[in-house]
Amino acid sequence: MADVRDIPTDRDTRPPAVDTVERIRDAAIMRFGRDGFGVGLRAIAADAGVTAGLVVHHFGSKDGLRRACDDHVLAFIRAEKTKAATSGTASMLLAQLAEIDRFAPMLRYLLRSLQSGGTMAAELVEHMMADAQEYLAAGVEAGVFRPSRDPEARTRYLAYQNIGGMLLWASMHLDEYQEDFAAAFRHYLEELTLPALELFSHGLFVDRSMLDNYLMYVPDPPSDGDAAPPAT
Amino acid sequence: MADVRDIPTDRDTRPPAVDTVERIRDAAIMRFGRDGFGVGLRAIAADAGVTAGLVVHHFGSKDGLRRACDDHVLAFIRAEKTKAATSGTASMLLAQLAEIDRFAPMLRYLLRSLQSGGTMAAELVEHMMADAQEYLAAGVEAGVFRPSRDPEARTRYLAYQNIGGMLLWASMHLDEYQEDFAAAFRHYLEELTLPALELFSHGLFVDRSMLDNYLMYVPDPPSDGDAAPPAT
DNA sequence: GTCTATATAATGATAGAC
DNA sequence: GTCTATCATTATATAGAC
Repeated sequence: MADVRDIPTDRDTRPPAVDTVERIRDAAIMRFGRDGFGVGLRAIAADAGVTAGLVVHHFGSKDGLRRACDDHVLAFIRAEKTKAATSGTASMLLAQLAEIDRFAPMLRYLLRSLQSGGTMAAELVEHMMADAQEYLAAGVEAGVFRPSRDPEARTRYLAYQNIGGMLLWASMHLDEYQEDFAAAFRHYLEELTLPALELFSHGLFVDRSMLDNYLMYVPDPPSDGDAAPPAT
Repeated sequence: MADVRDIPTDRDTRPPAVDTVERIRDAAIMRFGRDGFGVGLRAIAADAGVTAGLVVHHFGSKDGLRRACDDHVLAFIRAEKTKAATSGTASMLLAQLAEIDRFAPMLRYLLRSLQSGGTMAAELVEHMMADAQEYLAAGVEAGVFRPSRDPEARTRYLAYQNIGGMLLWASMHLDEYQEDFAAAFRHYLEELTLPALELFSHGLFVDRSMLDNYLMYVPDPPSDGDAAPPAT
């Protein structure tokens, strides 16, 4: 007898009885994100309602499946980022996406992938870095961000700290929020917004003696003056 | 015939033909750190010059072995930290330790463990957090750090960003420096010291309108005024 | 304490029927 | 396209000889 999933009907407004390949891929994204990349093909196959053999048949190997997941999530993130006109922090975009329950599996997968540091992670971070560079440069131009002696280094620093901090927080606290991904992100942002704004507004040091001291011991930095006026 | 390793001699100034249990544990720390926790018991056993069965015999299970490694590395880090009178950033301590080649395996293991987010990771981060809290409070008292409206939140923010940033950097770049762990850390610190000092000295924003705007929308913060004088 | 041999389970992947 | 059946490998863990 034919499986009911294979019969598209007019009432089916959901992703119209998605193709089996996509169903497997989505199941893999969910499993990988929830249980890590050590999970077996059989578990993924069962979630998708198929057998392990079929997974290999379609994706060649477990690694092929993983690549397919990477590609899909990466494409998704990029698409969503272009949609979100409000250029902001990477964390802000992710928090925004986390509000949509349907996206949670992909965000879980994304975090898991960043943790594992594969090819996708590198590509994604590099991509975020380029965006941040542009974002910061525009802010400097507009007079809201201070100039830096080494803008590229600053971008890298901020990006690594920002993404890494979120990642570490997630890897330690995400289990507490079993399914409510959005709540986790909200909590994360609520907790850290004040100190972030303080640091970004005042810095941490009372004076700039540490910086001046450092500048005396390093050769001439790439470019840019330090003509920014002191904060009021 | 007796294994030469079992015969301690006067010429043996190395860790004196270490006990088998310790040898297995050290091999595990190295393997886990280099290849991740998915590595098999056989590989570890081979490195230690024993069989897989003996590993289980001594540690009960793979998880028991992992716990033993956790305990040993954690104890090591704590001991070294108390030795290092110069209280500084967590990254600074690690960079300092990385200069000693003998410690590289344990640092690799540490990073791997933080990535995986187990119990040890949580305990270690919490520990670092408490230190940072003390460090920051002392700095505020001494007048070198600005006060914060929410010192605990600031500590958590800085700790997560700091550790997480280093972790992300490591997970993406560490492969490039195959064996030279110290060089990797040096490079990391060299690259990020300037932007860090800039941020800590000036902040990122030209003015504090973002902060003020935020403060208008949140209820009254925990404590502490904002009486810090402007930089310069 | 240490080894050999083995039990048992799960893995990724293949072959071939339908 | 999909499944069943199976292979070869590897995993952790156990049992018992020495």
